[in-house]
Amino acid sequence: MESKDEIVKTIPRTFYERDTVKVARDLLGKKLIRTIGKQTISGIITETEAYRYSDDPASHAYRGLTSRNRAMFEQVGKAYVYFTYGMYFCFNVVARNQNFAAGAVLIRGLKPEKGIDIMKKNRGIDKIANLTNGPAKLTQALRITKKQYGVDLAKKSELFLMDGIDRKKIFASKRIGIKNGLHKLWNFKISI
DNA sequence: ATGCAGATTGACT
DNA sequence: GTCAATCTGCATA
Repeated sequence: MESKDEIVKTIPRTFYERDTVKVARDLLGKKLIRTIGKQTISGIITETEAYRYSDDPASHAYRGLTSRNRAMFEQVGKAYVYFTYGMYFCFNVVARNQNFAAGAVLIRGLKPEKGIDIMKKNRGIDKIANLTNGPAKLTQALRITKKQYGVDLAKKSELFLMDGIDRKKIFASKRIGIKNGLHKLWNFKISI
């Protein structure tokens, strides 16, 4: 029997084969793990946003398949990373049920757990509260770039997800930084 | 302390 | 042409 710390249980593929909105809610409290060589960086997911398909004008997949959003149409449980604002990356988890051809959950916030010193270095700042409290901040802290496009998060690798903590209250609100589809309350948060 | 303008780049319509 | 997140610096009260 391995020691308890060595047992890493990832989240099964079936978890991601459900309505994108449901997966977004259920991703709250899960752990995101990033391994770079011997180093491990991890955090608890505290904020997510669901982006669906042709019913969702704010989604990258709204107008169909392109080379950028390709991952949203491919296997669930993989990473969709895109470049934004000329200097940042955003990290999404592909998730959808049979009714949709595409869908992904944007991870907007984490609570830092392991590797906080590495995150500080990656971000060039010292204040823990500002390390991963934004979609482009967390990709910087975990060094997620286009290189991680399509990485399988359901398998233990350089980047994956596993079960985390019990969630208390979940707050639903409008999604941030978009112009269309604002009536949908598909932004989910927890406070830890 | 709070808040707002400016800068930055690539994908898509 | 439009649209995305974050940091910085400068103004305000």
